[in-house]
Amino acid sequence: MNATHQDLTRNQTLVLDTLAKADGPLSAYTILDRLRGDGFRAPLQVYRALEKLLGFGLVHRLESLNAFVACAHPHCHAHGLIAFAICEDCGQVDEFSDAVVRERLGAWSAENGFKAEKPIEIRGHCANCAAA
Amino acid sequence: MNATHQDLTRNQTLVLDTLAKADGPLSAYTILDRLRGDGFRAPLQVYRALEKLLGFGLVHRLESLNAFVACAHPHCHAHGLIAFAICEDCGQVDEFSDAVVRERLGAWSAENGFKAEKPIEIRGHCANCAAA
DNA sequence: CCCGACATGTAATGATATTACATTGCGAAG
DNA sequence: CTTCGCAATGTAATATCATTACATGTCGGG
Ligand SMILES: [Zn+2]
Ligand SMILES: [Zn+2]
Ligand SMILES: [Zn+2]
Ligand SMILES: [Zn+2]
Repeated sequence: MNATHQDLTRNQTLVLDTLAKADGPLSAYTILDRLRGDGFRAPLQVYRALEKLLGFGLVHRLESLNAFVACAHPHCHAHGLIAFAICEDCGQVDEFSDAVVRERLGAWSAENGFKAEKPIEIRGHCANCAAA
Repeated sequence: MNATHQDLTRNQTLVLDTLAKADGPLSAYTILDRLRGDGFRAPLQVYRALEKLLGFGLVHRLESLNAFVACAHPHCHAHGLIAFAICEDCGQVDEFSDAVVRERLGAWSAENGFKAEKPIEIRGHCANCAAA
């Protein structure tokens, strides 16, 4: 489960590179379209690669967008609770990990017996778009 | 925009009642199926009613599930930041509003110029399912 | 009565994700 | 070397979620 980049298969590498080069989240079908030139023909090729990359922690899924992003901080938050601030205007995504949010959610969890396990997605407007 | 229950149209009432009677989130198509006996025939009838109910604050959309729930606390959190703890095992959803999480997210927002605007969805496991 | 606003009805299509099954590539066992 | 077994890959079909486009109904104000 601790795959380094060079353990990746061809399809996984292509998908990861596509996400890394993108300036924001991409849907699976957008990735597919960008990889047609590399022989991709069906959604499953993308979804299978994503499945592995998610397992490796190299990619995150943004469930509220039905889209995917390359991890902004690989190697550093493998086991922590992370969060994404998603701008609903421009689509910018900011991946972060805030200690106090984490701790407080931990406290709420303890009170309620709930165990948070996936990244949290916060939707709103970024500084630029809020100004406009 | 401050509709009371009796302002609702027939379709809106049917959809809201369906969600209120359900023991968890429902997809739009599940709602549609439950309302076939009441004359519903197309997804749009459901989506249009949901659109209004979301505007009235009587229903929330769980983006990570592509599903909808009746608001657990109508009248009380109209302007606050709310959150849902979603169990990935049993599908139970707990709607809450935690002051410290809210405040801390506000602080993070101020530092980063980001303005949170939609409910936060926290995915993990509830007490029951975590035990098993 | 006529009009405009809004709710509704219906069909078609788009977007996202999964299931099912066939094929290929490659290292380990024999 | 050959065969086996496994993981990755290829392809098609289908399931699930959501929107667009256009037609019709309903009701109150002028
Ligand atoms: Zn990350
Ligand atoms: Zn923005
Ligand atoms: Zn609510
Ligand atoms: Zn549970």
